Amino acid sequence: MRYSREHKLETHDRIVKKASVRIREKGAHGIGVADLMKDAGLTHGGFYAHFDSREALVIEAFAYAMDRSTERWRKMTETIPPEKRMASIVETYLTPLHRDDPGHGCAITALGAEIARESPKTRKAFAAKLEQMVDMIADQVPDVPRKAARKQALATLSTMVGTLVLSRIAGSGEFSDDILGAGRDAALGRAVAKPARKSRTA
Amino acid sequence: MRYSREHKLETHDRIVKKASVRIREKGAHGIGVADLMKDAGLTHGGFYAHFDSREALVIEAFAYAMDRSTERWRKMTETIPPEKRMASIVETYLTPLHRDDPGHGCAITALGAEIARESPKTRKAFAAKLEQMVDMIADQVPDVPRKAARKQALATLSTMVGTLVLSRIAGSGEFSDDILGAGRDAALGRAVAKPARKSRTA
DNA sequence: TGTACATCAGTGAACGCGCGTTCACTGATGTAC
DNA sequence: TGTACATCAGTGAACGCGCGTTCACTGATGTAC
Repeated sequence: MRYSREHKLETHDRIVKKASVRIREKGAHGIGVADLMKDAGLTHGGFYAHFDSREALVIEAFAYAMDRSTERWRKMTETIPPEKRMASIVETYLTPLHRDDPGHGCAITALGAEIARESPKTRKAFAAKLEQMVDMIADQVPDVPRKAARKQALATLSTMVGTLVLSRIAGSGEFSDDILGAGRDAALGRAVAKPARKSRTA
Repeated sequence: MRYSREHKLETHDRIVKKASVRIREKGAHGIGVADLMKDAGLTHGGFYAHFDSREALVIEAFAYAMDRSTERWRKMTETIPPEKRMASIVETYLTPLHRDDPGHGCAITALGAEIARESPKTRKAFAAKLEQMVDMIADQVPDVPRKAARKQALATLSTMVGTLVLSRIAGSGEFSDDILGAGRDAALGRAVAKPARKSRTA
């Protein structure tokens, strides 16, 4: 059919975007090439005009999802005073909304354990995006040396990811909400540095 | 061949044990029935004498792995003074050894994201085991009301799980070790309640 | 105690199915003249 | 500007393969007598 110059790029982009949602919903191996193409309004035969292999699409979809998360957070924090930025990240992350919609949420949480089992190429591509995300979060930690900011970013992200993973295992009932609450308080406690130290019950 | 009475139970058990390791290594869908049976020294045809379906084995293998972890921790903490128990759990969990050997490690970290996508039956079975594990950890939190202990258990487990997931994505280099270190300090900080509050750099 | 039969854990071939990938083909549009 | 040809994104059938599951069969041992 010979389309205009940008047409192929647009199609490629559409496949990646749709795939990044579906893969987060279904897992890296949870959806086939045919269905991914159908999602983009195409048939499976055309797939290899856009990607060398299924794995190549998975890598692009991973990267796209991570870039979107990182960029969205970066933009969001710009409108917020520095000392409240970490808290705002935690609060937008640890919500029932995010828990119940993996397809549009954090790729780490949606695919975490699987990525460690992918090919070295895929894992490394993902690790690089993870490092970018950690750097972005470290940028939001005010008034501390870079190294400490990074450490706090890592700790906070770890708590956020773990909390969301556990809450998804627990479903969406009371137990799940408890997990979300405990994780939010723990991550915020670290993020906002409350002076209170009276009770160990809290 | 008609074996003695206990023979079938022993075989069943052997399949579950081996499968629980392989599934943690390869993912819930990362290894086939034939290979799982071969691991137990059998051929695939006999599988359905032991399990209704592949999924039934996966559920049993999940449960087995979770029970083992919970039980191992419970026993370990018995030999340790109450105020050091949480710290000992964190320290045995967040090690390069655990990171590099998913097959014998925590099932939550190895399979976390996937479980949320399994059938309701599988997810609920896993959620029940998660709740047991949280209860066991809450038992190790000294000197606080049950509700607060549970909350601290949830927060600590979340941080441990998230940290290990991130460190596995990062591989086993410096970045990965940094993640492990940051998570350990964060989880321990909560677990041992240091009085220090001078510097915000630490 | 000895014998004949029944049982059923385990075998290995076969099944149907879905998947990633390949391939011959199409036809609208870009390009060369 | 108009025409002939080349291009190549997309189609849909087909491929080989591995998987979960089924099934007829085996044969050592438990059980009934």
